Amino acid sequence: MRSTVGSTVEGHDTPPFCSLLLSYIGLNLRSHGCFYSRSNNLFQMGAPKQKWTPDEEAALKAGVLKHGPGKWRTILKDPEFSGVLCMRSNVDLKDKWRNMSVTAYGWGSRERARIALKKSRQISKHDGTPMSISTVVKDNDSEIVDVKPLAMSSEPLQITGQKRTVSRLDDLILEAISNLKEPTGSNKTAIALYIEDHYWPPTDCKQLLSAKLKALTACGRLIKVKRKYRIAPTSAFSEEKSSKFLLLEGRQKEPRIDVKPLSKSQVESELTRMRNMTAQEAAAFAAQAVAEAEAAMAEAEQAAREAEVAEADAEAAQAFAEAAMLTLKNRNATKQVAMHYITPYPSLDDCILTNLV
DNA sequence: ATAGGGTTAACC
DNA sequence: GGTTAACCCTAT
Repeated sequence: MRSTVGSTVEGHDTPPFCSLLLSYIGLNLRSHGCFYSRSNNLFQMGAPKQKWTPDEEAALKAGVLKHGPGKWRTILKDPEFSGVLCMRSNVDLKDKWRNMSVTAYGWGSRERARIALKKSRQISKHDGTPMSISTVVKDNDSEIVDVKPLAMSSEPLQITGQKRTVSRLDDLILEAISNLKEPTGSNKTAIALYIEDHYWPPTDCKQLLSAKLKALTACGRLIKVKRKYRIAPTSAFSEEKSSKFLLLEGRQKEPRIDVKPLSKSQVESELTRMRNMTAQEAAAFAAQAVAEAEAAMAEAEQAAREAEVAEADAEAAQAFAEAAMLTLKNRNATKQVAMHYITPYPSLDDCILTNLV
């Protein structure tokens, strides 16, 4: 609709917006300095391209965050964004989002595919046997096949309410680490930056992020080494709900013993390690555990309304810290205490190991 | 309504 | 002349 400003072809929705359009164009003139030199008359046939303003881009990002990519019409109708985006159609939103996804990666699938297509055309000119795009793309870069524009590849937000942000953040973190492709893993800042760049997260995202990183590490989906996180080799993207979460849900009803095969042995070795610690080491270890728990609790407190998982994780960390403290107080009772606190929750094994690294 | 390929205007 | 972003077209 916007592209037909002044057009006699599809100008049906023009009159009501005339004054608005004028002010909008004026805004563009100001914000972009020189405005499309080819067009001395803004209302001539072939309306000038309307560059997206930062406000519009922000609204689009926020809209995608809220409704998910692909819900262009919904975003457009949302009163929260309809004001800023009133000059854009749902197709405009889609195209812009595609462009943004492309530039966010430097090279997007579309662009690379186009390059590949150009090459294939050049090749076909020579040998007269044009290749399909997909074939060319595959041959040039196997990654391309699966590299849809990032935001498109993320699942539409199905879960309503505040839980949506939480469960989605899991995927974002994994995506971030995966796409950052740092050999030794990515630190929290890099992950936060990535998410911020691509998804325009809510302002409390960093707080949530800390808790979620901890939770993902605890459940074994991420491996933390020296403040850097990488995806665990066996971590399957599709395995959404970790056993930890289920166990945490069930633990209040009845403690469960059916843990991962290695869980008990890991705990045993850890307990042995604890028993063999010097008092100083144990104190430091306990202090660290307590600090971790407190940090997790503090983070969870702030994100509590939204991050149930984070809270559960904090509780788990707290439980472990308590176990550690009890260990210090009564070494002889260590095994019983730890078995009570730790055994039902296999993810704490990872927690222990992670905290000790 | 949406996705994705294609086209074109603006920019360098 | 190449690249990019906005826009167009069409299949689903």
